[in-house]
Amino acid sequence: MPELPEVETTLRGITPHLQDRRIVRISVRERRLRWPIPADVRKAEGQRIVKLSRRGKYLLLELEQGGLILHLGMSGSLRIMTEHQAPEKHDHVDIELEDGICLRFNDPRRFGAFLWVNDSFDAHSLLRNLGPEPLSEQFNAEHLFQRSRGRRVAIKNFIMNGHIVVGVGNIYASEALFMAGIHPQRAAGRVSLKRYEGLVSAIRDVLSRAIEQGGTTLRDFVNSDGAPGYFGQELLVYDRAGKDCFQCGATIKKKVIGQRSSYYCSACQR
DNA sequence: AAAGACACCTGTCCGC
DNA sequence: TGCGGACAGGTGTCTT
Repeated sequence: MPELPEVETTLRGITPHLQDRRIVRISVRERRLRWPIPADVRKAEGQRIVKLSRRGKYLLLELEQGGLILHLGMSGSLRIMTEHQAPEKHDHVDIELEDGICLRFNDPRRFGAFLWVNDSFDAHSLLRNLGPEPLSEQFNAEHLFQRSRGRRVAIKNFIMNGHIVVGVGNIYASEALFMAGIHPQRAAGRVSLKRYEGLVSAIRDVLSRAIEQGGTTLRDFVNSDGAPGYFGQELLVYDRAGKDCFQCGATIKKKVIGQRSSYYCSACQR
């Protein structure tokens, strides 16, 4: 479910409530997430949250000593509760803070993660080898061009690979490739530098606009206030199979590429 | 090293 | 109404 814009929306929503607050208690009701929640997470109890940030789709809570890594997987969400409410189905973890505030982690499919780190986040095996942030300077056409030389993987899989660039998931990959006029199955190594420039702009553009709209709610994404995102209204190809291309009027196609549904216009994308 | 398949899990929707 | 199957926004791990 959540791609970079949804994770960023969540981060912005929770930060004002968590920044500089002290964690009173961590209650784990279901530890079976993607990896079992380690007992270590209780080291967070009594500690102040010094800084909140995001790396790709990982949320990072830096504490006075150590920190927490959260990932929302396909179906996770975080809610801020300002008064006590009984936990509902799939409410797996509560981070209880001072002043009766609580951050509640809900994840029906349990592909998410809730992990403890002793040392720096950068050294963690999940984060160490990640590609650049798509909204940073380090993400540019030269980077994609260089990393793609000699590679025959489909360009869509290439830009969804977190070791190449983080944060681009299934929705925004289809959208950006349409905007850049590149067919999702084209070999990454056969995209010119010039076209990578267009793709970089498209990825930056679609992600920024989605963040402005609070992300995309297709089925069940909600932000930390429980509200949906509104970028779905601006999707050009995703989930539009059989409908007319907004650009040329041809029929939008759907095809499975790398085990994920991909949407594109075969007239506009080459 | 690269590419592809598979795994994890629950909920929803569609056709019969 | 029930049931089986396909599918869903992610990504680490294993096999070729």
